[in-house]
Amino acid sequence: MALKHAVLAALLDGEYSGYQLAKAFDVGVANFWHALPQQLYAELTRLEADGLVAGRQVVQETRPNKRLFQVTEAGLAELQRFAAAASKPSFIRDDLLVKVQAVDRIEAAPVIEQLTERARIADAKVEIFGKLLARLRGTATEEEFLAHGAPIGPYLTCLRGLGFEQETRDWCERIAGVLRERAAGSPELSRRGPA
Amino acid sequence: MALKHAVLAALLDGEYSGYQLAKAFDVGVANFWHALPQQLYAELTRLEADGLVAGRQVVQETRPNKRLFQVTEAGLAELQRFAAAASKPSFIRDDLLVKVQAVDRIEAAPVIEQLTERARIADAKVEIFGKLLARLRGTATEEEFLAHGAPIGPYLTCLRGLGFEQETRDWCERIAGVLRERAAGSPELSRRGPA
DNA sequence: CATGATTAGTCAGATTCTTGAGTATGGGAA
DNA sequence: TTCCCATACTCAAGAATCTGACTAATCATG
Repeated sequence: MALKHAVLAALLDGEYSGYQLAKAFDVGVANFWHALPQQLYAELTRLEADGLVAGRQVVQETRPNKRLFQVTEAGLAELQRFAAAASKPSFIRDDLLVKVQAVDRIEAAPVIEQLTERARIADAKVEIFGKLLARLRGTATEEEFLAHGAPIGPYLTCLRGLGFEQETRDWCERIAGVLRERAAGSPELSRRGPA
Repeated sequence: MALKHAVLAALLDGEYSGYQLAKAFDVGVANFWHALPQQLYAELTRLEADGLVAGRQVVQETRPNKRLFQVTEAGLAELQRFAAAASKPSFIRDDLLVKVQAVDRIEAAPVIEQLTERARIADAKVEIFGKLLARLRGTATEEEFLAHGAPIGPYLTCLRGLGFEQETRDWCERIAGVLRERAAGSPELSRRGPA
């Protein structure tokens, strides 16, 4: 049950509604976890029932009302416990890698296309993370911010996101290039592969 | 349902038993997917029922009998279909990142310890992937192998695994260093964080 | 002034993944 | 010779995640 702790960690940043969390956990800026809105609303309900977060109703004129949540003392204690316990190892689990693994025996063209597209997406995330990092550290240099800035947690996870997306982009571009070259060199590769 | 295709892709490499697959998908060398033995046995049963893989019983004297599986024509066609369809984006989902995200508000010491441990694990995987890559390309240089070697799929996914683990190792080491420095500079950080 | 996007959520159902236990045999170490 | 580890696999139950549909209001676009 780690989404629970991911939500708690995200809420340390300030008060958020389920909707706001959902956007952070969905689109690019989910730098340390990913979840769908339905999961988040359910999780927030559970967390509130357990007293780990406290929600308050905010009445809005022009928009539907919303509930803002913040972490309680009990929630912080729970996070503390979680952080002290051992972490599970993390694994890559990626459709695109499965396709690349099989590329000797299937048509390469759609795989190349998807690698190119994925590189584009990763590059867009690199930009987003770059800007987010700049915003987080304000006028300080990275060195200064890492030494003394606060909060540092979101900055550090964002650095990880940046590194991950850069790696993804570079690998996708390189592999797309390799597969294109090979297809050009021996077009029959794309159907049955070599002996 | 992508484990299905991950298993098909893994079986393109040759005939494997559930047990052998389980080891590949469990420990370090699962360079493109991860799954537990129970999942794999269940998946193989389903795949066989659907005619996407064919199993044959191998009677062994000194060990329990086993069933070796290979991909059928229908299985290859299914992989082909899968590869031509759009890929879902891949996301980071990592306990350790959640802890780092929260590091301003919780004790840093156990997080630093886990970062160090994770760096060690990642470094071990870097070594494993390095050796595996060398074995896969044999006497060829990387450039030669990428241009003409076969099978190329497993090599490419292994390259991704290598890059991922290197990134993981470097980030963990860097962040552990940063957090250690900060804890040394202002020890009270470890309890409540700065204003 | 219709159409679609955005905000703010909820509900049900299916699939996938994880946890934990259990079966059975043979080989090697203490 | 007892105990643990490796091989090879099975079953059940639960937790987590994903898919898809739905409500309902306001705002911007054409």
